[in-house]
Amino acid sequence: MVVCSYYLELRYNIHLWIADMELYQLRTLVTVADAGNLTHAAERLYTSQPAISAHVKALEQELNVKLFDRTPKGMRLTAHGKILIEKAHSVLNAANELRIEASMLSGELAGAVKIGLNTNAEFLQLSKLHDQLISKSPQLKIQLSEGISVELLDEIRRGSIDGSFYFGSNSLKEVESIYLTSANIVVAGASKWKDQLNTATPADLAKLPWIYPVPFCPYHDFVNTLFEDVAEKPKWTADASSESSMNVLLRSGVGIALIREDEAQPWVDEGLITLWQGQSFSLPLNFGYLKKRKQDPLIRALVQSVQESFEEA
Amino acid sequence: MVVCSYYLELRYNIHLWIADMELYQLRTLVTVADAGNLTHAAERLYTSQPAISAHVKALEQELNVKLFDRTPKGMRLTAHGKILIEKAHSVLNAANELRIEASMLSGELAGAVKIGLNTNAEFLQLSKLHDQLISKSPQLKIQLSEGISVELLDEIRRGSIDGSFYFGSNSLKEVESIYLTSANIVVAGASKWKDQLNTATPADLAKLPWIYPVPFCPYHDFVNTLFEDVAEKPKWTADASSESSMNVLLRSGVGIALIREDEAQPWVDEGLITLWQGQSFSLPLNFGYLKKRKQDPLIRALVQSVQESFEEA
DNA sequence: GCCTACTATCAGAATTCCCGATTGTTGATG
DNA sequence: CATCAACAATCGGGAATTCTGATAGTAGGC
Repeated sequence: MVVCSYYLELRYNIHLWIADMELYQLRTLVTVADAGNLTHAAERLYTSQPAISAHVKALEQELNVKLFDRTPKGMRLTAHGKILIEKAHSVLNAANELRIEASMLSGELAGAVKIGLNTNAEFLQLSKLHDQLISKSPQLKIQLSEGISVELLDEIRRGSIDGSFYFGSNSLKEVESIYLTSANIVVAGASKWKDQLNTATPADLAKLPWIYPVPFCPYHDFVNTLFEDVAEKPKWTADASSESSMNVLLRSGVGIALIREDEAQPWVDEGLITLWQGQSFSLPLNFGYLKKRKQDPLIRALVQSVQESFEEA
Repeated sequence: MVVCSYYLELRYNIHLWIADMELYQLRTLVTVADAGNLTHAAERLYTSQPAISAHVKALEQELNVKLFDRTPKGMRLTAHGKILIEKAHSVLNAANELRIEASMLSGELAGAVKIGLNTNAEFLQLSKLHDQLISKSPQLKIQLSEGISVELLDEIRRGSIDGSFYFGSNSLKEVESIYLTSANIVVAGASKWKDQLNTATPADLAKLPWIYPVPFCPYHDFVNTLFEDVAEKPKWTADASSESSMNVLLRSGVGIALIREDEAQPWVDEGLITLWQGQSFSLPLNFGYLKKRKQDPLIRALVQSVQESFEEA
């Protein structure tokens, strides 16, 4: 903020202060509007809640417009805020176009690419992807973030990651995808259930203790399909909050669960777990990115590298 | 700048740093491109040359594009720079639209208005203008900057002032104007030339010592008109770098000069100077503003206030 | 060959920005 | 009705960035 003081031939002093709006404040504005409250917006922007609060306050003061109604439930856009947030989006879009144009001109990509991972790095050929990207764009920094497919897709929509692997299908029209491969999903349990699993029908399976898949995980659909015709649905014995914890529970004999065949195989070989032979499912692995960024050189390079890393494999 | 460090299941560390482009850097970029060198750009932006230099450098590093060629004459846009500066303009225009939208919504104008003055405050009804603006928009801060008409018009074009008074005609197609009044310009000299001035023809006048008007001042045209048919052009005895210094020279008897009749009158009454009766000129006073900002509430309020302050008078 | 106009760089100063802790508010819950 | 949880605003101290003034380096004009 700059404060100046002028004295002309007049009888009064004239003060002026310029507190120019900045892009980081606009980024905060749209994030708060999307997140609905300061706390979540702060998390998304990797900063603190007071910082976010200050950004919004500064913008409101400078524009002389109340942008949000403060409620105990969070921040709700005012009518004026809704209008101005459209303009804020225009500004940020224009800024993005500048970045895109710059990366087209520079030829070599710089900055950072944020990639979402929905499962273990080996399956996603991450090492190959890394090599691909670095060989093409040595300046490029790679940021990885782990999560489950549905959340990662939402992060793409919000623009907080550039692209992401995900399992299953995609319901977001803003997100475009390429198909990479399919994973074979099988039913597995610790070795102690070997006999039961060998001869089991779906109805038998339902009587065994099941490990509940990650919420919103595409595995759910398979479970539903499996027990479609079974009257007595399976009992859930444990919750798994992530894929890896699910696998730990599986190996330690807590219950039966769905697992990717390639992940299961080493443990089968070691005799730790056993597979049900009745049925398996095909789960597509895709890579998604924001449709409107299709021409963005960063996205093009990313998608191409992902594709190549899977063609190699 | 944020620096993060991630460690996944991979064998390598991944570092990321985000240094987000900001509007102040784009404002600098555009100003440097227009000014042609860092020094002048720094003056326009009321900051120092090293600061400007750092902005440009940071942008170039982040975008990974060389924007300017550094020459001993200044900064010359590269081909890439020319492309990107268009995008930068888009961003700044979008940001301006946000501001305009906000001031339409807030009803009450806030922030600052920068007004250019080409002559003394009394003649421009500045006191009335101030009262007009403050009564309509108490929050509004007023900044004044003095200069000569041509430079002020250029400042309007560049957007460094919102509007300005100016004498004479305007050759900039980007600038729209309203006509306010006309000043009567007369030839005057110190009292010691009283006898000569009373009976002088233009040819006689040319023989007297003249005070050179401010460069690019519309007064020049009047001098040219006056001595159009005179073979022997007048001798310039002194340079006046501003209107007020010209008047000082005039009163102290250094030479003959053009002066606004309303300014001259008090001194005539005091017997300090005398006027030539041969011819006088009509010099229009206008108020200019950027054509594309015609709908901007700030501009509308400003132009309306200027108009009203002159209707009152 | 000197002078001028220009940009880049540096270390220190000034400013801004951010963080953690705290308070106050509201709505939900037992 | 009291308690608790979720949220935003505020404050002081600390961290980070930005700005400044001085200086060095470079090329063109006289």
